[in-house]
Amino acid sequence: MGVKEGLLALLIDGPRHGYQLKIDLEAATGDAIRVNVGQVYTTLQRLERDGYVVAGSTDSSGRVAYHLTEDGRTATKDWIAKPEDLATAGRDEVSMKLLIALFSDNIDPSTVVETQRRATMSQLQDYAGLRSRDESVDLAWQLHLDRLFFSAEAELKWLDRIEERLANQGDSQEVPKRDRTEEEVR
Amino acid sequence: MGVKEGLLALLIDGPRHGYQLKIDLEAATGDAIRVNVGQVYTTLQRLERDGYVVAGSTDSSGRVAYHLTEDGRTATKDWIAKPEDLATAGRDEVSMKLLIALFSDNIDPSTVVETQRRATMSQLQDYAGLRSRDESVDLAWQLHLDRLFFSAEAELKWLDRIEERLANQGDSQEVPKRDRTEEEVR
DNA sequence: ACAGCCATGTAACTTGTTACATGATTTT
DNA sequence: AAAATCATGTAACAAGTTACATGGCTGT
Repeated sequence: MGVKEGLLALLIDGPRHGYQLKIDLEAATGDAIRVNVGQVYTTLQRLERDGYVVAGSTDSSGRVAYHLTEDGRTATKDWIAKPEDLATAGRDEVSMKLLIALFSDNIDPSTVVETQRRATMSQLQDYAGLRSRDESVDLAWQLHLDRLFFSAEAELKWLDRIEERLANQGDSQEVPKRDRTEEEVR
Repeated sequence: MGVKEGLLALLIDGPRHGYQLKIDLEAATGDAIRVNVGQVYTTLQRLERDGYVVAGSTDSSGRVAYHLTEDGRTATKDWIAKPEDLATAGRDEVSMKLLIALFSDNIDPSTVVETQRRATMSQLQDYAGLRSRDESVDLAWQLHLDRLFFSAEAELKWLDRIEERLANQGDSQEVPKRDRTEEEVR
């Protein structure tokens, strides 16, 4: 996803070896992001090739600490300072599936909407349950849950909107719109 | 992204050649998804290799129509019928950046939140403007805008929540820090 | 002794993506 | 005639991912 950037960002706190980076990345994201260790090493090699990190010498226990170069430090700070563009987020599987369903003559969009709605509703309730239960749990995990919760909420709103637009197109009958709020699920 | 699935889904409506698939994919998504034509051809080759499509014979004007195999049709219907899991959506650049900022000793999360909030706010307003202006525009584009709008809204809610949580824990307790010794890093 | 974690790495593969080359047909 | 669009394809690389191989260290 952005393993490259993630590793660079972690290295701002100081040099670390590959395995530690994996541990830290998972700790930082409350286990929300799991990476295969192998990927960390290949990514580090690529970062070294590109001049963002350099490997220190191997220590007594065979560990190799990587640290940022000046280029790497600059690039990382730039990455952190630059806000992410949301527009790329519109390219997700759900949107694509729905939009193609609407375009197609052989796929029923309503069915897709309903299936997706049911799945997302169910996930939303799972997240809501976890959020209210695990109050004591670590911050990263809580925030990750919040993120998922709000995303699920937004997706449901969108699915509702699709049905509205479909209904307004299909016949002239007015459809009562529902406002799904946070309270409804809790 | 899901170009593979997108092409397969389009082919359910009947065989088409590569260039047409590119046109249709962009039409279906209201130009929200732009693909390099080259990618369509490589993807089609890979789909043929995997037995999901077969290339028909080249016609008089050099066009090659691809059509679904039985396997391809089955796989595509499965893809359409299967709801997408939201959990993978949590792996985005914004979340990663924020969570790492919170974990790090050298990145100020508040700054990241503020920067991102400003950018997302601005995008949200752009979307809102486009949504109210382009009433007559095609459905796919409207829905895409809706999607972006709701996503931006959700992201803002999340950023607010982060600040809340940061404020609530700011005075009471300090974040436990990893014990990284000099030798460990060499 | 042996199970399990620590730690590094390679091979092989997939998808996404761009740049480029080539030529036919259509529009201006 | 020139420009734009239609249409196909290749080369090359970036990034994600898994499976596998190897060996050291630690606790029971």
